Amino acid sequence: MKEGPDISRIAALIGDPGRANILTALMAGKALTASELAEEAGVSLPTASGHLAKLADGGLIAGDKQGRHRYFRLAGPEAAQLLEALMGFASGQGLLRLRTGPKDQALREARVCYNHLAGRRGVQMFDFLRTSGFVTEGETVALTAAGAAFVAGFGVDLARLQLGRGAVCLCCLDWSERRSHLAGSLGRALLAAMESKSWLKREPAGRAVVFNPAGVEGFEAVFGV
Amino acid sequence: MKEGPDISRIAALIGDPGRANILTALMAGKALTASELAEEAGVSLPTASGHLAKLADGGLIAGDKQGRHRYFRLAGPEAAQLLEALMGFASGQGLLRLRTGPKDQALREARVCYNHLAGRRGVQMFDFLRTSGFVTEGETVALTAAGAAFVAGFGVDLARLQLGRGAVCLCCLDWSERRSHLAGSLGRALLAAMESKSWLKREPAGRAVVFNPAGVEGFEAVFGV
DNA sequence: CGAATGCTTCGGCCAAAATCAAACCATGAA
DNA sequence: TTCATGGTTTGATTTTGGCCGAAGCATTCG
Repeated sequence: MKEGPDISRIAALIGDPGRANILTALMAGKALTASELAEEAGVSLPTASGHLAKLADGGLIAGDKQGRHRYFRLAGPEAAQLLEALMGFASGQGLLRLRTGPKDQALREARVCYNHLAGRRGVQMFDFLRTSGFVTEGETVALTAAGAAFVAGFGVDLARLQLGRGAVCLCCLDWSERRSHLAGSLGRALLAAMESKSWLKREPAGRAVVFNPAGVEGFEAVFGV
Repeated sequence: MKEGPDISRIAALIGDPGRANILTALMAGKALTASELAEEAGVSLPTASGHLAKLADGGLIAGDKQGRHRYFRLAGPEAAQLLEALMGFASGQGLLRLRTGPKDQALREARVCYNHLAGRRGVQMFDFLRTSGFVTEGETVALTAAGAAFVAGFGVDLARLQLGRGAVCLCCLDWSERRSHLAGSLGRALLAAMESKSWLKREPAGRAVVFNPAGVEGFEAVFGV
């Protein structure tokens, strides 16, 4: 009895609605201040502050103090992956939030997941990279030589990514599509490239991403079948 | 705000130590009675009964009534995968159970994960299947023709598996190795085949699996580099 | 230097939920 | 049938933990 890692602590951490809201908000990848997160979670500032301390203590989020603000973000890709896994299970159980509106549809189409592209578009892009032989197919994802050339042509400074601390390529299970999409610093860079091409814009609040007509055209031209 | 699936409910479900213990016990794949689970969770029978009802309601476990017993098991591979994901994160945070003894070592070496082989041995087997071209390398795992012949030679009745309801091949992220191993009905069948070859035996209580000398030899001969 | 803003800490309040004893069903055995 | 066993339900108790107001730091601005 009582074998393996103790899962109840982190699960309990995520199990509070307020904290879950905070985490979901942080999935957008942007760093948010304590006040913003309090608003997001629908809770008073002191309460949110307590939650944030607990989440940080549990290794789910991290906070950087800057001036008189404190910016919180997810602790890392592992935390994001765990949250997506939970969302996947919950959505499989039909435990969607009540009153799923058009916003939910937009999320399934394209959204940001810890700063990389997720949803139908994200999976489509990952599929394209795989079938084109731009990333390896195996257990560990990696760029091929052809893939390096491709992303360079797309406007990604690969050498810079490889200097960074985190992994360049990671798989992340998509909760709405139930397939993987590309995470890691390359995933972030590709999303950034699309933003600088003005293909899409992020919803000011939330994770949704909307492609404009030119963006759809460009995306299909590059990543379409 | 408040987008995506509501993760707090299932997380809260797993977040209670008693329920977490129950789930961890069920990861061994065996169906257990309510009394056994109460014992395992260190809680009285009525309490456990309440927990079990909640877990079943949340879609994490399922129970079959047989005579005057009621046997509980994990609801399915998705639930098992979610729990392994949580364990992976927890173990990364150093949130192992206090007092990790030799038992923990045994778990990392080989254990059962919802009835298929996990731990170092499980990952080794999966790696072998992949590098030998017996399963496809892509997003969705599947047996190749050569793979079908291989597992048939190992004593697996493949046609029978394909009749079953669940998927034949699934990836499952291993919390100790941080790599995938093979789940699905084929994973179960392979473990069963090894048991019938008397390569290993399950610890009577818990998830650990121990290979005997002949088992190690046979395993290395088949799945070794 | 105040004054204002952002956040954390402290205190007490309250509701949700875990817990178990005891009573209650249902099944199987004598 | 009567007894025994496994499980659930009920009810009362207790604990946990979220919650906010008020006060306390820290930083920045006027």
